[in-house]
Amino acid sequence: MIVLDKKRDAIIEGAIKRFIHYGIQKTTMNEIAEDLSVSKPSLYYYFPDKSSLIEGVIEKIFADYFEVVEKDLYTDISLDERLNIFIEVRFKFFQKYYMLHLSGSSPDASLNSDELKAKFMGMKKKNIDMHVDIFRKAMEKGEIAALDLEKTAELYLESLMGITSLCIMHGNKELFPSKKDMKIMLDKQLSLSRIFIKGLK
Amino acid sequence: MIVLDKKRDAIIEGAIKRFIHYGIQKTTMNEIAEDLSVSKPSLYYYFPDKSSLIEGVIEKIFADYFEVVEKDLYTDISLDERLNIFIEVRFKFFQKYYMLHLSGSSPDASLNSDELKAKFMGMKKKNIDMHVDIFRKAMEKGEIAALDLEKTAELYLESLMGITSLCIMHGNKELFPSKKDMKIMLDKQLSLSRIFIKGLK
DNA sequence: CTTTTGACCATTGAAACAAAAAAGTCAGAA
DNA sequence: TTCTGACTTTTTTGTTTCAATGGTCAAAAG
Repeated sequence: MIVLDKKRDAIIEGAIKRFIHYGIQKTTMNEIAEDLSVSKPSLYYYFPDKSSLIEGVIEKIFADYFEVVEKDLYTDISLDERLNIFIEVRFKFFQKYYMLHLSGSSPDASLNSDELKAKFMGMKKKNIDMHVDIFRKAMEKGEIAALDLEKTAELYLESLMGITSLCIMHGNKELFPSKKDMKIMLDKQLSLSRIFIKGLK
Repeated sequence: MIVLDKKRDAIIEGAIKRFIHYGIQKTTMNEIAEDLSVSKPSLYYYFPDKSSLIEGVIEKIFADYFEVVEKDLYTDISLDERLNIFIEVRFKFFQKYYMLHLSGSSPDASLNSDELKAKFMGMKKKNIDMHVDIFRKAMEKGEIAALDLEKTAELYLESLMGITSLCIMHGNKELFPSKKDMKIMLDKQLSLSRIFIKGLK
């Protein structure tokens, strides 16, 4: 069973490599198989279909994300600092996995099945919940005023995501946003976050 | 000359009626002509091409928008109140002209020519400038702290626009966002605006 | 019994082309 | 100066074709 999981993980990592470079739609199961020097049916032995593989990929990426952010979750820093760190972590993931289009509210067009959408929404929910906890602790510490935690956390994340969304749309000339646009986006998110948090005091 | 302008305006209004219902792309010059009981070459007598007509339409709509918001511009109300009014005015325009997709950072796909994009960006710039003025006055009154007006006004509008953008993407099931989603979007914008302005104090 | 494969099928998606519709033009009438 | 019917050119749309891709299966390998 452990070996089986290892192979599963190897396939997922191989898929991620392709996805990062060519995107989900432009990556074929054959290519993933060839990269790993196995036959296509082998892939289908571990994953019933392409959707399941994509699901595994999403799980992996979000697991990595949560691992990174939860590491800093219990350090004693100010709310502002903590959220700045989170914004920068998300920014790194955004850049790395840009071709998977996991950032917008609506995920990649490849995420067509209901299961995938549900998985994706589940991950987003977990992220909101984490921010609710962060805001709760900040509230208990008196860093921010009493408020509707759920609603506020959602609005906070959505406002940041909105900036990302506009950034992507704006630079619709190229396939990939320029480093410059990326930097501008990050700065805007940091500025907005600072103002937003100040507005909660 | 006045008669000529009158006909021009009539054509623009006829075009707007079609655009509101079917969108820019699905409206043909023939249909606009037929609605007005004139021939197509008559349209081309007043507008060299379809882009010019669209340009006229955009000018008209934004002229209406600025007329409405500038009316309240010199009343003596709080920054919060003023911005809430503006959000609701923009919301009404967003609903009314939804099919023209004039809301996002990137306008409708129909706005393909460089002139149209320039015109559209010019309108957006004027809106930012107006908000810069509003923020300046608020700053002079001591309603908000000293800050980079241009940058702040842009960030403010962009964060609101981001909410709109996500709202549109989210409800990609239907052609038109539901009244419910619209209401949620409006509420989010009002909440975000309140927090944002408080964060500027 | 678990894992892997070559050969196969069914569907999707892109390329090429034809048909339709739209944008845009022009000589000439009102 | 303003407008039109008839026309040309360009774009969009529909269709056919065919290769590429997702997915299956019986049988082999370990």
